[in-house]
Amino acid sequence: MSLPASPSPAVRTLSERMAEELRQRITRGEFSPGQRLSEQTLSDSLGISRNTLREVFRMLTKDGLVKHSPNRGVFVAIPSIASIIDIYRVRRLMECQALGQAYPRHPAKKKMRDAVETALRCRADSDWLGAGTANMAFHMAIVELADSERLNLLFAQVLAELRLAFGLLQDPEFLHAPYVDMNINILELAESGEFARAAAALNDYLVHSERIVLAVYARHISDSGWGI
Amino acid sequence: MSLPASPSPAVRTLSERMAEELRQRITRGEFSPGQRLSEQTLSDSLGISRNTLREVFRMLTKDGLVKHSPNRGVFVAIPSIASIIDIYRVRRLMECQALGQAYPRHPAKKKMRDAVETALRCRADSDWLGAGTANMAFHMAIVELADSERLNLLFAQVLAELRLAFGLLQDPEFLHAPYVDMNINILELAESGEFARAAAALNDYLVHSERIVLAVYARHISDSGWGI
DNA sequence: TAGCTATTTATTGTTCAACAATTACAGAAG
DNA sequence: CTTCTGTAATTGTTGAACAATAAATAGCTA
Repeated sequence: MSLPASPSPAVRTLSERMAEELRQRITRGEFSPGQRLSEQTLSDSLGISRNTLREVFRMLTKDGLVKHSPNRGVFVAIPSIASIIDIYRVRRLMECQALGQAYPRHPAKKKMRDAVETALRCRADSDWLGAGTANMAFHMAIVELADSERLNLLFAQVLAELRLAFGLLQDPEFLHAPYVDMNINILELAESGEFARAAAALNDYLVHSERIVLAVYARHISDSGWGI
Repeated sequence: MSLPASPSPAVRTLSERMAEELRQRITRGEFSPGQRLSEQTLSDSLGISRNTLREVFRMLTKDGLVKHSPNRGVFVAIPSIASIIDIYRVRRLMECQALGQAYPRHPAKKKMRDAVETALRCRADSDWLGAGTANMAFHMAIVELADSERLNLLFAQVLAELRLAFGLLQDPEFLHAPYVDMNINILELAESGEFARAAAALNDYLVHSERIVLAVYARHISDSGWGI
């Protein structure tokens, strides 16, 4: 659904830029989950007005990165166990389906390859943050195989939420290192046209990853603060 | 005294209520697609301030019901051929997968049954608008089989967009009548536990429906106004 | 007339200040 | 310790203002 015809992302309004700014800072973990984002404080700190900030809040709320509680304010979302399970359910559904029904010469494959190479480089440098980012890019590329703009958008949202959860977890090496090789395996299967087996491998990946994340998560939150 | 109800859907802010109001009016077709929604005019007409309306716009933009063009305003989305194709792609992926992997005694099945019964009643009364609504409910229920809050949300968005497209199409009988029976068939297969066959039938349904919608659509827009 | 440029006009983007409504907080009373 | 109550702080919402941008108009030139 588009207007006359101009996909003009060239011009960007202040609120949109600020939304992007906050989006990044939240997924980077610069705010602790559950933390209240005061309109007064944040607008001052960002150098924008309260009204503009409220517009930003409405966008981020739809992204699932913050939660709006009427008359109480907006809070950085707390990824719960339930939401992680939910997210992985969505991932299995979207990713496996997209990969399983892909057609051989799809351009997104190049993105998958690039992401894997980046991940390898990051691993060699022990740059686990970069490895995590590359991993995200890899799975985003998988979804792009389905050739659906909306699906891409929806999946990007889900990934941003998951990233928020990852931000809470220490030990990024333990969290990302094992998956570089699994991604390589998936990629090779896909490149040789065995999409069904690739999808199966991807499913294994997701089941495995979910289990690890939940385990680390359960331990982590039982230790520090905000229960559940 | 009762505990503070968990996520308060009880209290709703003015902007949220107005967003819901506009959402309905748009999907009802009270605004023509591509129409500009003037801040001045609309805020006066709704009896709210411009700032509040702008917050509403930001929410609706994320829903895909309106499109925001910086410095030019927000416009009611124009469902293009491409977007319809895209939407059906998402539907096939989500719905078929959800139905295919459902477990037998899922509560959402009751919703499916209710929706079918409502559709039958509407068809008997030649209430094709109601039949369309019931049809949407049926497919929403299918997605709920996957037990994912996020998936439900995402799918609801997509359905709202599709509804916007339907609003443009005349002849709702032609558009909805044939599908009541197909839904019955899908439901029966699901109730007898043959999820794989049900999913296949659902896929046929979607392919068929997409074809019809696109055909009607292509003819309709080539006639009246706003090309593409 | 057609086409281009400059100017005017309308609309959106953003800010500010204010007030109402609601919630959170702290202290007093039981 | 609990409950109530009043106060302070925060959000919800408004109106007006001005800057920035796009649309519409008028004027000029060929």
